[in-house]
Amino acid sequence: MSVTIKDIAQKAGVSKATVSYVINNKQGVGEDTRKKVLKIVDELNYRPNTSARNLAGKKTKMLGLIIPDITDMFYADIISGVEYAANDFDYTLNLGTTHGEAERERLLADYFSRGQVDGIILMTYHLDIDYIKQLKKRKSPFVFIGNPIEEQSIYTILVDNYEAGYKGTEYLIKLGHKNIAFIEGSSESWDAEERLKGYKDAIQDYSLSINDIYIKNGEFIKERGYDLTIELLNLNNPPSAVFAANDRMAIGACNAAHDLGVNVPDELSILGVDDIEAGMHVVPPLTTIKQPSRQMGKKAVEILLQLLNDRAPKKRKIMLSTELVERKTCASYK
Amino acid sequence: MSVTIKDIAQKAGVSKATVSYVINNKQGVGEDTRKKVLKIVDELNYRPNTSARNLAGKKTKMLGLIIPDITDMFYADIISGVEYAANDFDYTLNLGTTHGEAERERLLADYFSRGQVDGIILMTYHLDIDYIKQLKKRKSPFVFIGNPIEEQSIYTILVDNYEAGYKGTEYLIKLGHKNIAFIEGSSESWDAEERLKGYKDAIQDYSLSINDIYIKNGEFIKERGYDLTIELLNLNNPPSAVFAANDRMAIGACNAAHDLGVNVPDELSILGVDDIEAGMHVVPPLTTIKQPSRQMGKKAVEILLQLLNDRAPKKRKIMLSTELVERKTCASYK
DNA sequence: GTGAAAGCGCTAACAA
DNA sequence: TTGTTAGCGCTTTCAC
Repeated sequence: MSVTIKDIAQKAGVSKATVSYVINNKQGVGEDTRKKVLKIVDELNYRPNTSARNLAGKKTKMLGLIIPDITDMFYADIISGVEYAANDFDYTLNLGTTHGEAERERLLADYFSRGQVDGIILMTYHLDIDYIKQLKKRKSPFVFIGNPIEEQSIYTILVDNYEAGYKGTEYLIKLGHKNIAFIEGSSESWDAEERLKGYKDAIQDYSLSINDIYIKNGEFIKERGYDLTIELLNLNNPPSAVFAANDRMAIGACNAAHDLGVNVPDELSILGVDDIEAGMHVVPPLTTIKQPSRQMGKKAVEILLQLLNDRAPKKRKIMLSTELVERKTCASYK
Repeated sequence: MSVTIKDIAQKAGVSKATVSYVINNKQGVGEDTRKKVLKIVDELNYRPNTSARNLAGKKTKMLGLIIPDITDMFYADIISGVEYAANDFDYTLNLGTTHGEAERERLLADYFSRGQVDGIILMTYHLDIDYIKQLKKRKSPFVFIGNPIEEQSIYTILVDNYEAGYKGTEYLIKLGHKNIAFIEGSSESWDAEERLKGYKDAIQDYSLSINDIYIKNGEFIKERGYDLTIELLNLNNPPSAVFAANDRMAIGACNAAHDLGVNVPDELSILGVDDIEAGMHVVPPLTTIKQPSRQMGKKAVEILLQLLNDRAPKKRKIMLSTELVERKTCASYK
């Protein structure tokens, strides 16, 4: 049996309450008593039991995080952001991965919301609005990341994907490109749709014309990026720039150009989105639009803690900006 | 206030104990009672409070994981392995990252070992033997990953880095190479040292001679891999193969060869270790030796659970093998 | 400034 | 088969 608060109290000749006050840094304890208690605590190497603390104090100092996959750098960065921020406020992380399975999303949400953690951050894709409304009735506050949920009362951290699409296209336009192809992700994904919208709006705002032949769906897959770029390059009037909605497809595009003997960036500019590590190692290194992943995690924690302290911000949909990372795959149109 | 076991008991007209038996699937409860209780549980949407459960049951159904950095794929894979395995046994993960800081390693180990979790998996580099011995006295069992600790009684999961070094070198030798350079990691790291030993032994076992000029220290950094390969290639008698102790250095080596106009793999074979994602995207894709990262995580969980059930295996140092992933950067010597 | 005591919600002997 | 009861270790009112 390990050392408990009772042992400390006895040995120090004080009550459990007093020990509790001391170890929780509450004021109103005499300096002498405090020192004495602290000394015994140290001697006996006492550590308060977390469960007992949680039960009595009705809090766990843990945040639950529901996320699809740790192994994907994008998510890993988010986790990292969450972890750092949580640590700053003395919270620890309880992690659950879903692998995109609806069942696991619910299981974990249920689990966390039974008081397992003080607050929950969710990156889920299958929880429906009814379930979410029901979640609201339980006591743990929660924040979504990347869920463009309509429901007014729900907090959610979003990336400004529209801006990303717009910004990237604008960058290419300013480089002098007129025929800019866009390889979108999956048309079912909100992110992908927004990026496409941004692309289209930029094209129009700069008085270029949208050419449907230049818009392809690559489903976020590298091989599709490759194949589609081959198609694009074999057009009678091939584009001088390809904007791919993620880095993997962009890398596929680079490979395609390489295999066709098309020089990147002199003959073809390529722009990706995400900033995965591989983009730095590829030759030439990939110019891309970086998602604010760590910041998303951080922001989610901040909101959650505000919620826990009844200081919830009024604004419930938080949009974060992306950032252009210039490397070597984009050049001026000649 | 949320629904408690008491509410269920009252509404169902049974005792708390009975409810407890039902929700914990213990046998010895009448079928009718069980059904009645389950019905009420469902109606009231009751979820047992985890803290109370932990406190009374003296277990948390959580495993603590102390790891340097989620953002590094190698660790991410380990976490993933741990997570999967833990899930299989209905355990959840409490994650703490250290960023290699000694202080955080202790903080987290202290935290977890106060009964916060049932068992701990540690990837630490600074906890000394005295501290670890002290840890043993607390109640939570623990397992190390990747810590070649001497102390006999400690469980630790190790990668057979010696074998990795040997196997890679042997592979190159069998391809006909005689002048094989080795870019080692940091000489302070056990992993790196073992790989180097494996390299040397293979060279000797195949009656080739060790040439110190071919052995360089690249500190696991890509740029160093690049620079050293340039040096190597400028030798009067350049090697026909470079074995780098990690993929980042190997990619650096590829870039160096490329910049010097040396064709990979025809004029220079390059072999890495790790199997990071970037290796697949690089042109030509990198041949490498894959660490069994997910398996390490899995194994650690298995041992921990055995420890929790007093079925600890006698063997305390578990060695896992690496695997050669053949891609396109190695070819026969011509 | 300090202590007594009442829980927090649950599990697990032990009784019935 | 079910209920009674005594904790688990801590926090927190409320008195002193």
